[in-house]
Amino acid sequence: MYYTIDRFERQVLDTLRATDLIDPNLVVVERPKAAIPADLAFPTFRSARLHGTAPYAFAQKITAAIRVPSNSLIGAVTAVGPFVNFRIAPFAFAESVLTEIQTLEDAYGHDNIGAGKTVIIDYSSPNVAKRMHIGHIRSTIIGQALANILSALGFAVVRDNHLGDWGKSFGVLLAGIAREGIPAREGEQLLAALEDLYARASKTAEADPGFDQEARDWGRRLELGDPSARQHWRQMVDLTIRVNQASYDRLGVQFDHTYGESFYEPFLAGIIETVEQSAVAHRDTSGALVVNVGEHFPTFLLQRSDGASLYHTRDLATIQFRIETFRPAQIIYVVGAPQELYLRQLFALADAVGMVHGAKLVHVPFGTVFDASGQPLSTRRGNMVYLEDLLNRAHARARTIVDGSHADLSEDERDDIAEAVGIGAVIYNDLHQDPLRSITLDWNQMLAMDGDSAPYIQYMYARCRSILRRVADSNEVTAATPDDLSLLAHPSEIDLIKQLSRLPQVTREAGARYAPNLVAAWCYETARFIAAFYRDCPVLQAEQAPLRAARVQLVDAASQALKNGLQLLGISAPERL
RNA sequence: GCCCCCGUAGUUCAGGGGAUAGAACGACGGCCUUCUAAGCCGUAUGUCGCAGGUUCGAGUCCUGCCGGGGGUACCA
Repeated sequence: MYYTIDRFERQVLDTLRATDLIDPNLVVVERPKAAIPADLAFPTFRSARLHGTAPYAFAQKITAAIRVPSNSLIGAVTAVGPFVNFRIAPFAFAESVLTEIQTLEDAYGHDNIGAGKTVIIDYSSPNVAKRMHIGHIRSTIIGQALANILSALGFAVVRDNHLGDWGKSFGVLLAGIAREGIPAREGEQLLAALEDLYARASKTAEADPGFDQEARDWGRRLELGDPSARQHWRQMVDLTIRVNQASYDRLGVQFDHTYGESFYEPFLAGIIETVEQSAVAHRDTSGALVVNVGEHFPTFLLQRSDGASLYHTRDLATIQFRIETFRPAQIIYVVGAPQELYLRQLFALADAVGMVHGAKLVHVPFGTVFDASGQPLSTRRGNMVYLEDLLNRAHARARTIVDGSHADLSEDERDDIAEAVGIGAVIYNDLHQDPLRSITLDWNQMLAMDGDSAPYIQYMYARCRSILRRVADSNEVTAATPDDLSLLAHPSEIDLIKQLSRLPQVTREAGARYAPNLVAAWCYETARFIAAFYRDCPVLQAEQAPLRAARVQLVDAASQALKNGLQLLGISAPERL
């Protein structure tokens, strides 16, 4: 896609080149900070030196040589010290941007740079018979946002929930269920009860050799594919997926596949054989398969001395399956930062055995959450945060505010708003900063409903929609003509239009850097520009009809672009709040 | 020991070589007879961890150190 903002940049570069004063390799522009009154700037330092002129004088010389074509998006060109500053031509720019948004609607900001390429995203990945906790929440929210962004960029996105549904602890769980039955609970409470059941069974197995043997039998029967063991296990998996689905629905999270670790069980023998025959692996004296992918990495095991598979074995099988099945350009793992070394080892091994076929393997890490006293969260410490509880708290907090401000709305309407706002706050909290940072748990911050938060952004959207509803009701405002749009000359109007024009670039960069926080920052800045416009420029009360029409179109465009930005994050945009 | 992250306002954070380092929260003071006060306006707060280096230019890149977190083969 080639947006207005791209055209402006291209035109600036072209006019610079056309002066014939600058080495082509040195023709680059940058976006100055907000305090600088320029939209793009050319720093002359390097080219001035090559030219044998002082930067200050060179900037003047270039500026004098620049010829701006007519009907260009470029407005003023001025030399400021060693910089050549370019400003947009407000009228031409406004008309182009607003038309673009009006035409593209929900697709504004989208692109086709990913066309023909497949990306697999591995995220969420909860464990069977356990609640989703804070780590899964982060993976789920960040992964979903990346999926939205890459999909908007034209990539074919495969969303895979790599369920933790295999491992040696299942024997204990199944033995416990055989003895106690499945707890009579619903939703997340059921998973909590299963966690307790597992803990009890674990303890019993330690004290009671008979029960310990039962657990081992269940585990072996499961491994061997015993129909009864498989059926009980299947029941646990389905039940977990069903419970989690309720939270996924609230978060708007969707997957294309939920293969889970167990799916790769049949491939493990082949994987081990492949690696064993490669140059990077050998058997040690105990029979374990040892891998050494280079001196920068510690060695690790692909198969235990007792023949059992490990994390790396299953993940290598996963890579092979994904590459053979989907031929992806990239596989993205949204996994916590503590697993950084594991994944680097895994990627290096996949490469060493020739499995990768040019796919880019990416780890998108996120930091750990600590409580106020600096302790990691854990069930045992009792400081763990679970997904359903988090969403319920957020909803409740939003509901209190809605009840206070919207006595006029029905119970259902207030509940819908509280849900949209509460969920939005939770999602935004996980996306608005660099995911890599460790986080200190702070409920007030996690559920923030003012300032740099989703509710602030949603509020600005709702204000725009409110204006547009009144316009629709009144029937007085006609569509703006290009001449009308040239009336958008107030600094708050021009600033807002420039901000709207940047969404396509922001989306591309967010995709390239796996950084949803860039989109979040754009949404927040846009909301602030809307607030300034709202303060300075009356829409319905504008004195002249043409100005009224132009401002209505701006409000329409701003709300559309903002909604698109929020959509990339997975945050809904309610019509009122 | 080795490897990876982090260190910017009282707090949580933006800032991916360029011009005067920005927000939010918290604090203090103002603004609802005017398109939604989850809002708006104003005030105060910075040795960008320390020391070198590269560069015309460093919060940003490199090296070393200090502080915090994480990882370091038969768990995932």
